[in-house]
Amino acid sequence: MKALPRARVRDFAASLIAWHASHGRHDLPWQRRRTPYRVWVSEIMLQQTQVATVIPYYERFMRRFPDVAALAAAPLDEVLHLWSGLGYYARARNLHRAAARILERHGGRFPRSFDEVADLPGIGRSTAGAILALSRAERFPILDGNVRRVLSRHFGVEGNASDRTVLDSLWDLSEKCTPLDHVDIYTQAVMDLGATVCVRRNPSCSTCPLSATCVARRTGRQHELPSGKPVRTRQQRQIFMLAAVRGDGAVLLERRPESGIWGGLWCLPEFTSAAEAAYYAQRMLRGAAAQPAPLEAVEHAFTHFDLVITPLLAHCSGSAGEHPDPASGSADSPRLGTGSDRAPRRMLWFRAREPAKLGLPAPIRLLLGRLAGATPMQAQLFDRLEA
DNA sequence: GACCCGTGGGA
DNA sequence: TTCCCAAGGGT
Repeated sequence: MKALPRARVRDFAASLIAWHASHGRHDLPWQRRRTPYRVWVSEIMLQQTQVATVIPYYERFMRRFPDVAALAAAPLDEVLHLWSGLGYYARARNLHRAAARILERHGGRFPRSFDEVADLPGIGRSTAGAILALSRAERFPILDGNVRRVLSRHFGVEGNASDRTVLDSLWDLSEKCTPLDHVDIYTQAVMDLGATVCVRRNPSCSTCPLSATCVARRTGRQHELPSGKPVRTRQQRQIFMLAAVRGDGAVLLERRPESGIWGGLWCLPEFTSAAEAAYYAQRMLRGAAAQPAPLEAVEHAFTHFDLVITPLLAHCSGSAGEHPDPASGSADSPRLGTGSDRAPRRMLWFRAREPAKLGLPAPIRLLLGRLAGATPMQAQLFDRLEA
């Protein structure tokens, strides 16, 4: 890559900082009291997630876990409970783990050095840079989706960031463009520009403070940069879930393994066929019908595949406090879940009227709402994350 | 280095 | 409707 004229790099940051004063975002919840902890939590929630989606989750999370110590002391189930619906649940598990480590190894104080920050689980180069830049105005570059798009266009970087050499170029550009002074403002400014002006589709070049020096603008290639990722075909998966409902309305849930999809969250028992679900219901539950009744399917779209869940309703007569244990079955008892982990899983009876604080995948929350026969009002109550 | 990991919104 | 992808990181 050609060397960047120093003056041009200075102008880049100066223009953004000046623009930010009147056109940047100043009222986001994590911009009040920019402690490393508050910025950290916001950066993790914002990974691959839009600002508007994050805000209510962030407010709830901060009310419940105002500092590192509160987060570290909480049960993982409650952290996942407040994360339910945000997706990418490894972020929540890593956040919880990192909080515990900050208490153990750093005396409860958020670490100061870049290497210590980047060593925490769930924090990579970009997030570590963002935390230190935004909360302490230390000069570290970031490279999130906004910065990738702004830099790709402004400096005419061809190709996609999934390409290693392209990614290296963008990091190099980000490092060079990051100014010595006012790094906190600059970092917020470049993200704001990407989020509000240099957006993916139909960027607002006429209002952009960098349009005079933008390669994409000059060559009319705003819509071609950054280059798109190669498309991959989406697969569909069909699974069955047993909706075992007790006389008092409680529904049987099982905890998923830590790894894989929905790690650590609670689901209805999952099977690859209706026959396996029926076999399990007969064997493990008292008073279950021989043929559980199929309910309306729930379709759920992941990034990489579509999932079709067919719930199978089985009323049973299990009494309160009864916990069926799949591990106590014979060797040919049905295998639950999708992982190879055959260790016994914790199970519980979930009562929608007094919901336990635990993580529920979005489609399972929907399903449980249907099972509870929720009226719109009840559905609203059910949707609230607070018990 | 390729692949995995959620969800909701916008066009 | 369908497709893309958003303040990325872990394995």
